[in-house]
Amino acid sequence: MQQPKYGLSIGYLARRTGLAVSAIRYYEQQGLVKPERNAGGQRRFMRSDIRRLSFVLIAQQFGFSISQIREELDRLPDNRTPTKEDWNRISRRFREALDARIETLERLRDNLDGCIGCGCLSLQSCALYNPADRAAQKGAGPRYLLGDRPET
Amino acid sequence: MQQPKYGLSIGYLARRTGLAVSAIRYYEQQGLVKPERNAGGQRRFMRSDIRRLSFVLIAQQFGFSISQIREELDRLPDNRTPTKEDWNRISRRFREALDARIETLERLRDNLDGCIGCGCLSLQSCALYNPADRAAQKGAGPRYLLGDRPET
DNA sequence: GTAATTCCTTAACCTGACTTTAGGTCAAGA
DNA sequence: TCTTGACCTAAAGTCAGGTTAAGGAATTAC
Repeated sequence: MQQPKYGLSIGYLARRTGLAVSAIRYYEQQGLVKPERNAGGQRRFMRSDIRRLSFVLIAQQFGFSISQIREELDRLPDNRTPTKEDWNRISRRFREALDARIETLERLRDNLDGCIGCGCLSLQSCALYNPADRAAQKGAGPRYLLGDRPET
Repeated sequence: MQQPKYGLSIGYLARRTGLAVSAIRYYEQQGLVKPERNAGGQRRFMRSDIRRLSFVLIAQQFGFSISQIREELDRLPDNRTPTKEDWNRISRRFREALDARIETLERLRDNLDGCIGCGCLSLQSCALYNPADRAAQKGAGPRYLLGDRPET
């Protein structure tokens, strides 16, 4: 019923990871996985790609973008199946990024109570407006705050 | 140099909040502010709209979507300028949501170390795959995990 | 009173992260 | 062998959250 002789089919990976087939193809386009092709042109994945894709899912829950995830995955060895230690290295890097994100949110939260009710919301000097805090932004929010130009 | 006799112009609000004029118009479309119009058809805002818009900016930093923000703002009284207590009520609700979000991230983080290196990444039973944890998702990530259908 | 700003609307465009569609090919089972 | 399900590509569509453009009207500054 499944599993070709060599490598895993895209459908099998989809079932194993819970991803849509179309999503996996998209991730390949984005360089997150690099399956080979069989004689007929169909994708053939390695077992370790299940973990790669799982990692993608988890990293997304943490709020990382595809390109950030690609950067991390690019640190894995191309020539051999990643070892536990390879994954642990990535895990540590992620953990740091995550800790930073949590800290930012906590800092914002701690400013919230005093700030929303007070008049400072209208001031650029309010702690909640501090550019440092804006680092938390991931793409949402008005773009020109992030370095572009306002309307003429 | 500015400030019409009655109400505030959109440009003034833009300068006060740091938002682009186009963003403020977009927020009006989305129901986040409801300016009146003068005889010539130009928007006239109230002072309290500065705070409304500031709130939008902060809430976005916290990762809330426009429609979530609209829900909160809709709790403010329409008929009178919101009081400090009105804002504090919203602030408290936000703080709760924020605490929940931080907790989720922490829980995910605490699972990360043991999980990335182990084999469980390939299993639906892994703690990091738990549907409860998926609540953290805001729109990114494969859609059908959130209730739609996979490819035929 | 006129030029320079500012503002108006509508519509199109943009990015990220995918999904859907259309039209065909491959492969595994009866 | 034949049929059905799984797979292929390329292009277009979707949604959020805006920005940009085009063409015109209202204000403000001098």
